[in-house]
Amino acid sequence: MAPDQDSAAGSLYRKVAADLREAITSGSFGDAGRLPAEGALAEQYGVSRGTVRQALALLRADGLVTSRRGTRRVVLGSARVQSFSELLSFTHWARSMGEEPGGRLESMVRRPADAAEREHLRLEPGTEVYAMLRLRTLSGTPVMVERTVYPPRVGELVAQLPPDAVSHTEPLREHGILFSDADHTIDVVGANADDARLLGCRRGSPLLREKRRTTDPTGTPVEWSQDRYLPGTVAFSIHNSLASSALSRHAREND
Amino acid sequence: MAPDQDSAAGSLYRKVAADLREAITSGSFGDAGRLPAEGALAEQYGVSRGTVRQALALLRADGLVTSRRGTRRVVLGSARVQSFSELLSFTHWARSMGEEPGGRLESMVRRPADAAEREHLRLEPGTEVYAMLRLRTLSGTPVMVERTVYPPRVGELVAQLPPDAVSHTEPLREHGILFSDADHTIDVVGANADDARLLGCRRGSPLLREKRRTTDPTGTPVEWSQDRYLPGTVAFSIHNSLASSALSRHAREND
DNA sequence: CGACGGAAGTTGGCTGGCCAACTTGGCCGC
DNA sequence: GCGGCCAAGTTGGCCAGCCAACTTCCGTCG
Repeated sequence: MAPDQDSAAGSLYRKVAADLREAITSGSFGDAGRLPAEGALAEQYGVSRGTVRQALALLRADGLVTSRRGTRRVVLGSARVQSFSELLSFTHWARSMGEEPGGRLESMVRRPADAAEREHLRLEPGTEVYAMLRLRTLSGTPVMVERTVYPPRVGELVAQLPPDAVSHTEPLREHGILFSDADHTIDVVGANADDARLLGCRRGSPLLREKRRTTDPTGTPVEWSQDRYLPGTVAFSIHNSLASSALSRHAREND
Repeated sequence: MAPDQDSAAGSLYRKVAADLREAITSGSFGDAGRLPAEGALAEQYGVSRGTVRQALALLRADGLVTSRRGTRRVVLGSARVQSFSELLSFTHWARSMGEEPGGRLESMVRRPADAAEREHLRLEPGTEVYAMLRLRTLSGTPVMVERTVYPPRVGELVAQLPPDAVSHTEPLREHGILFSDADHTIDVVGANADDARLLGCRRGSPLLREKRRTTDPTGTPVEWSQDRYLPGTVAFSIHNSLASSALSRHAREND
């Protein structure tokens, strides 16, 4: 597989960003070293300074470099996984770690949406949804219980997939369902009877919960999911900075 | 207090962004409505299209609007708290929710840094650090145990603060210690004896843990902290998109 | 020897312009 | 009536240039 599928695709500034990312990760500028000036990079890559700045904005958002007026940029950390697709797709994430992802479909039913689901998926009263319950494994060991609710248009496609399909997002993409934006909420919850049975833990034992709503490029919700992870298997990591940030901490709301 | 302290400060594109954010939140464009074209906004605000694009990039990163070539931007959600300072400062966050933040200093000691601390704070072997243990409350009720390790330069200042000081980040800012970038890792951990005693829960009961390393604009670490929250008091929420993102999920590493 | 000041270097911000890629809607032909 | 084609509208991307704000460093002066 091409490793640059996402990173160096298409635009010039992405190519420059991918190249700089590589250079930083391989330590070309030292650990806390300074990057060349924007002008120098522009000349080096044969692009305008604006393009270099677009590339550097990507690296800054990923927390690879600092940026402040008056000084060269400084290398902050190195190597961050490409995040969006890995956050959306358990399969993609697992493979990027060299693990073998698996999934066992527990149930898939079509039923009327409740109030909360209508709210999250922005559906009219009376609309039906497809509710899925799935156990996800990493190289054979159970790590997560996934409860996903799909609107009709998406659910119909998912329901037709073979029950042992590992990835759902990949086939969906081929049917024109695009995942573009997602909101995630992370907290702790106790295992209920189903969780305990599937994950092999005790009822009430703590699980890391991720609630997620995904929309397509037009803003239409395509997925509303609740994933519950066994502690010790995963953690979530975020970088934020004064310049840009995509994270917020907030009081718990009602489910 | 000026509510636009961060949002509309200084640059033109931030003012435009703040204005658009306000318009979106107040529903001027409808719930899933479409924004005016970039050109129209540029004319309306009397700025160039590039400046409008900078403003819209902020909104896109916050998940307020989509953006895709060929169509007008679409309103996604509305109203997201300003995230960076609220994520760094418990005090700031609490106040933005209308709660009264409190803190009780349990201990503050100066001691040699262990290997992990030297790694996180990028210190030379033999350097001493200031280790703090603090119970944080929201309107009187305990919600979080904070364990923070400071490098000497910062710790000396913190140690001089009165023990009942609610906010530490604000006085630090006045002494020239600037918080600029932070890496966060979120997972679940069981309460140890200290946690249980301070938070009033049982030993081993699940806590939401946030590990955080903060650096100043030069990339020098200024803080390494482990916060443990009682479940049900907080959750972390993140937005990410294909266009830009600051989040990644990864396998748990050793502490 | 230390403090102050200024010059050079660097990033932030903004403008104006151009073309390409893509979406949408309407028109036209079948 | 239906489907396909085309044009207008819109965002993505790139360039060249200019000035302001800020940092750093060095030389000078006390």
